[in-house]
Amino acid sequence: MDEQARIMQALGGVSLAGHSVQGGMGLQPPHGHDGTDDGRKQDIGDILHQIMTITDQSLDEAQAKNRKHGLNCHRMKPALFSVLCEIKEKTGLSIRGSQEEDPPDPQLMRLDNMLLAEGVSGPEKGGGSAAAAAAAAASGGASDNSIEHSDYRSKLTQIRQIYHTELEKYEQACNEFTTHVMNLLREQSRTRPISPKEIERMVGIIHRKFSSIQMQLKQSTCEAVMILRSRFLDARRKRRNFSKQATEILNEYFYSHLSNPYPSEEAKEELAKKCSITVSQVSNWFGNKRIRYKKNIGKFQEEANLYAAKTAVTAAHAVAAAVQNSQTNSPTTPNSGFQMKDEEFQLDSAESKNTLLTNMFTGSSGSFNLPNSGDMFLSMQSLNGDSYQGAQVGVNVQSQVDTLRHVISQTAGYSEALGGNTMYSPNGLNANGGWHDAMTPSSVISPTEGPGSVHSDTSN
DNA sequence: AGACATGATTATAG
DNA sequence: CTATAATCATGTCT
Repeated sequence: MDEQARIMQALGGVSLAGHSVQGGMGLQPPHGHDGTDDGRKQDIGDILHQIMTITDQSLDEAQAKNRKHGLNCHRMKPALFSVLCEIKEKTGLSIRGSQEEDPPDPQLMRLDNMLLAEGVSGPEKGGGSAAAAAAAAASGGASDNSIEHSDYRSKLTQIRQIYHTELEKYEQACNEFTTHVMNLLREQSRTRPISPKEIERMVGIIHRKFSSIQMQLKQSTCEAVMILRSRFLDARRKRRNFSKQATEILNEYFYSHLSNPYPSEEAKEELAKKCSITVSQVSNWFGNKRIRYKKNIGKFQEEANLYAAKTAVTAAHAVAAAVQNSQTNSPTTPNSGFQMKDEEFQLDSAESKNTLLTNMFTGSSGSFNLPNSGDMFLSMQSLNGDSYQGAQVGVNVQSQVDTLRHVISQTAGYSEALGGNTMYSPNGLNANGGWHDAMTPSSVISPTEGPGSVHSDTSN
């Protein structure tokens, strides 16, 4: 009982000094209490009173210092302190159950990662342009300096600025508060037992509180970025058609490499430069073109012819010369690779009656279903020019062999789509599929390929 | 307004 | 990674 009383008293004192007022006698004016007072009790009462007045007053007051000093020098102080220590030891459950290192919150990690990825929390990138570029690259590499782009950039910068200022503010506040609390605790440790561990723990609690606030900040920043990003993506989706010139260049390349329309990286770069679009746009374009061409070859016939002619005109002489050379030199032309391809196409086209060429073929019937393209090719050449001119190739083509070759390949390619059999038979597929499979450097290559050529890929 | 053209994105496969 | 195929969303033409 006696002990209990002492504890109560002690606790009351501590509470008053440190935090809230509690305990039975704490609030009572010491002097209102008389009766059974012995000297000790009065002393304690005095101390308590002093403590109370301290808590009631601002600590800044110079007076407070004196009082504290007085308190510390009080003759009862060491005794009280040791009692407090003792009690603390006995009741030492306060520190229990504090899992100091809670594992990093996965959600927080995610937020951090995202902020980092978006260039919000990472190192400041000069002017934000790098960040924007990174964002653009990440999202597909649209490097066009469109309005949306700069808009995105500025908004992102804005977000980043806000984020950083807020973060700094929080950090500062956290530090200030932490030091304040630590000072307070240290100060109090003179009056009551406070282990460094407790201080540490307190700091930990403070940090946790602040980090939860930070998390909110991060979360809202993430949201802002997400919104911005989605808006940007939407904007990006607002496509613009390429310029006519660009389309022309791309088409030219496509049709002049019809048998293997897979521009190398270098070629893509070159095309991109020529068209003032990005490499990925070039890739997109070719991807779309290939699939759409393959899907409906008929639709592209005209276009194909047109470009074939065009290319042919430009490359005609050189090609003609080359072809002639090769012919004269060796009957087994070096072009066989290409021939093979075309021939495959021819097979499909056999049914097509749409083009003059096909007619020609059909006329000569069996001649082209042979594997031996070389022959076919030769015969075609001889047939060439005249009969061909007025043909469906609406363009006034004066081209020679070349054009013919182009047209052959083209016709071959899409004829089946037009023909009676709308779909391209497996055969056709194979032929086209040949695109990819047949990638043989045979290079295929279409007609123009040889000499004229854009096919700078390998060479370059 | 509707159909078609076209650049971009997504899902999937090798 | 690249390629294809399907699909989306917009641009453009009628």
